[in-house]
This record gives sequence, C-alpha cells and structure tokens, in this order.
Amino acid sequence: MSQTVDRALSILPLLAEGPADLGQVADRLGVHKSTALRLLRTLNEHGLVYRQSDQRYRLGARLFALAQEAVENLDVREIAHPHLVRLNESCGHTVHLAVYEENEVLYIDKVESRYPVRMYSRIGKPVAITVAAVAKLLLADLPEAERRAVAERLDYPMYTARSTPNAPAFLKELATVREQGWATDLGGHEESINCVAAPVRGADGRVAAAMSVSAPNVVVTAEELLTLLPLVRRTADAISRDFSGRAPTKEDPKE
Amino acid sequence: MSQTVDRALSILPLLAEGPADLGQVADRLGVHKSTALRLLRTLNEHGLVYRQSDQRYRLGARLFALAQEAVENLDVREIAHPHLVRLNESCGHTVHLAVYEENEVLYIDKVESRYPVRMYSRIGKPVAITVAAVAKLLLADLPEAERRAVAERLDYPMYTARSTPNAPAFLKELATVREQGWATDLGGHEESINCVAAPVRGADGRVAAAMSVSAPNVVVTAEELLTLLPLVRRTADAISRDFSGRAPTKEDPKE
DNA sequence: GATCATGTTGCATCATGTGCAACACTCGTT
DNA sequence: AACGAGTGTTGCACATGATGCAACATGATC
Repeated sequence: MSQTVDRALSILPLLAEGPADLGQVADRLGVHKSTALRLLRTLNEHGLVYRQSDQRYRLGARLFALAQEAVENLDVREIAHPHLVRLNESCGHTVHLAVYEENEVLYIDKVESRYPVRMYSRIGKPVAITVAAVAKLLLADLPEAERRAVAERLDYPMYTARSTPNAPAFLKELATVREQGWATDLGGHEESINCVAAPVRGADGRVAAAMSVSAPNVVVTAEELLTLLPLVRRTADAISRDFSGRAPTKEDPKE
Repeated sequence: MSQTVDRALSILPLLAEGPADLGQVADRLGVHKSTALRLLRTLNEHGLVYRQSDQRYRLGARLFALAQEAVENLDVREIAHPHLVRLNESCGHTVHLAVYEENEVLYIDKVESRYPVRMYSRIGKPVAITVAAVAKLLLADLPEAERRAVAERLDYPMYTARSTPNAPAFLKELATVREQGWATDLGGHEESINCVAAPVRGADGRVAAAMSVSAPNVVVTAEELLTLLPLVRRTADAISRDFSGRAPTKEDPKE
C-alpha cells in the first residue's frame, strides 16, 4: 500500500531476530544504504528502534510501552481481571485470559499460581495454537470457512505424544469443543501440564475471549482439575455478563 | 526525516490511548482521510494495527509479539535470569532487572515473590524513574552532563511523602548512590514497599543494568530488607562477571 | 426514502523518497 | 605513518510514489 511505510515496518521483525547494522538492514530490505538510514532514523525518532553503543540497531523501548498501553486498554481484560483474581484465590492455580487476532492467539492477562511449581507463559506471548485449550475455544467459534482455512495453514508441531497431529484431527476437536462449550488441554503442550478452559462471549454471542485454569500434574491430577470445570464456566459466564452488559464493543465510556 | 513513515508511526501512540476511527486519526494527523486510510492499511498489513468489528482501529497483536521477541533477545536479560531465579529462591521476594534507554527505565525481567502479597509491576512497564532504586543506579552512572539534563527535564510526582521532590534532591541522591554503589527506595513509590538494588556492569565498567529486591512492609521491615544488601550485591556482581566475560556488546555468538 | 456521517476508489499533480557518488570516519595492516 | 578496507553520512537531480480532491459506496437516523 504505502511503499515507504511498508519498508520501514519490515525493519521491525528483522530487528526482532537480533541487532543488525546499517548494511545488513539495507541488504535485507533490498534498498540503498542511504534509504535504510533514513528509515532507521525515523523509527529511531519514534523510539521504536534503538541505536546501541556499537552503532547497531535493535528494537527500542517505546515498543514495550506501546504494547503495555495497548494491553491495559483492552476492554475484556479490564472487565475480566477481577474475576480472574477471584478464581485464582479460590483454586490457587494459574489463570489465563486469551484472545484471537489474525491467526494468532495470545495471552492478554494472567494470574500466577500460588503453588511453587509454575507454568511458563507470558502476557503477549503467542499461544501454542493447535493444542492450548483457550485456542480451541477461540478458533471453534470462527465461521466454518475461516476455521477450515486457518486449520489448513497451521503447523502442527508434536510438542508431546498427545499434541494435535494434523488439520483433520484439529477440526474434529474444534467441533467437539464448539458442541460442549468448553475445552481442555491434557498434556498436549507440556507433558505434565493440564488446562481447562471456558469461553467469554460478547453481546452478540460470539466468543470474544477465553479463559483457562492450568496446573501441573504434580499439583493436581487431570481428574481433579476437571472438577474445577463448573467453577471455570461460572466465572467465564460472569465475565460474559459483565462484558456484554455494557459497552458491547460499541460506545466508549469516555470521549 | 521521512514524512510518510513519520506520520504512520505517529498513529501508534495515538491508538495507544484507545481505539479510534478513520476520521479521528486523519484529524489528529492533520492529513486527508484517504491518506490516513492508506497509512492504517499498511500498519494493518504488518499487524501493528487491528481493525475491530466496529471498524475502529486499535493496536495490533504483532506489537506484543515484537516486544516479546525483543525482550527475549536482550543479552543481559538472558545472562541474568538464572541468577535472579536463584536469588528469589534464597530470599523469596520479588526480583527485578531493569535497563535505561533514552529517558526511560524499564523492567526487562522479573521473578515473582513467593509471598502472597505481591508488588504490582510488569515487564516492559516504564519504571517510576525518580524514585525507583534501579532507576537511581542507572541514572547515577550517566555522564555528568547528561545526568543533569535528564534530571532537569523529569517530572517529580509525589507518589508518597518520601518521593524525591525535585531535580536538586534527585541529583544529590544520585551522587550518593554513585558513591556507595547501591541504592534503595524506602516507600518512595508506594508507601508500604521497600527495595534494595545493585548495578550490573559491562566489560567497560559502565552500568548496563540494575537489579533489585522488593518487599512490602507487611512481610519484612526496611531494616530486615537491608540485611539482604550483601546478597543482592553479590548476585549483581556475579551477573556482571558473566556479562562482561563474554560478548561485551560487541560480537554476536551467532551469525 | 431523503439526509447525514463515514469509509472507499481513481486520478492528476508535484512533493517526497530514492539511488548515486562523493565525503568522513574508524579500524586494522604493512 | 601511510594506506586501504569497511562503514556511516551528506547533497543532489530525478521520477517514483504519496497526496488531496472529488466522486462514489455504504449504512445509519429520522
């Protein structure tokens, strides 16, 4: 669309791989050094790119700040947070909130387990989309055609023996999830970790987000974790009510 | 420098305030709607901006992913992490790692407290620069002139009665910190929270990062927390050794 | 069904971004 | 010291590509 901006933005993922100097950037963009220089300068002025002491460029601090502000401003997140905390208080395990956006599912909130053995994850980190319970819920709600399309173009890494192996298996699983209105991940991502998840729906009934409770085998067995399902579903429903009750993506409280 | 890119990037902070529609964006940029549209489209293609169901734009998912990758790739962070974990295991409190970059100090790593009462903070979030112990260490090491300049242009919000009130007081504090090689924040940000911090130095002796241990009054008193100082300093020194031993910002292991 | 607000497209104009070539600078080499 | 390789930087002439306009589409409101 806009060539200049397109080039400038292409620099970001490139730098995400690691610091690079002017020449490398110019080469990989396929432009003259002077052009790359001007683009980098502009990015630098906006704080998206930082020039370190050895003159190489890397991603800048403003990027974090922007991502921060963005995540803080998500309506669902704000509404859901207190519920997640309460759920964590009553069961003690790690609680996640995730949304789907253009082929990615990502965690937008997390309340840490109170047990010493924790699960690795981070807000903003893309989720293992083919196995995570929250991902199943979010994808299961997509329109038939899109769901198929997404399923087809995904990779199916075998994190463990229980990982979803391929697109047909995934679609089958999505159908089940869609049917029952909740999802699990029993050791599909990490051998010893299980999750149960439930959907948060907006005013239009579409799944707007998904929340899950995760715990390692060493703390509770899968069966024990499943006994939490009603509680998880109740929490998700409560969030849905709060979320769809007011500001159904439409009007903003302020401005 | 590059007008088009400059305009496009100006959209990001604007959207960080909250979702906006095409008209609003065009107005605030001072350009024609069609121009704003093309810029937004380009941003959208790169995933930095997302178009929500009501047609308004907001910051997109790729932004998080980028910030994630960027933070994962920071050399200091990678090297420091195991040390931070070990420190957390031996004292149980929240451990932070922070760096300075262009007028901002931000947390780049964190190990959560094992106590139920936790401190609010998040990786990527800019730190209260005038009071945080880590900020003092990072700023204290800047060259005289820059330190002065930064101190002058900062705001000095009075979070509590113990917050640093103004530039002269801040510079005085920085001098002390520089002298003694460690820093504290005793209720300067949140009334009930205290921190002790120590610097991580690169091969050139400059402060490359700073780490801190934080705990609320209800868990340990300020005096008790101060007894951890030697341990914190030893940890920071260990990180410094690891960090300056190899890859002192110069050559990259790979490529 | 008329009116308004908003998003979208095609196009002519010329401002802007482009690559080039020359220059500055820092290293490491002899 | 002098040299040369590698890299970052500047000024400039050219034409590409970004711009605003005006016309069209869409959909909400009355």
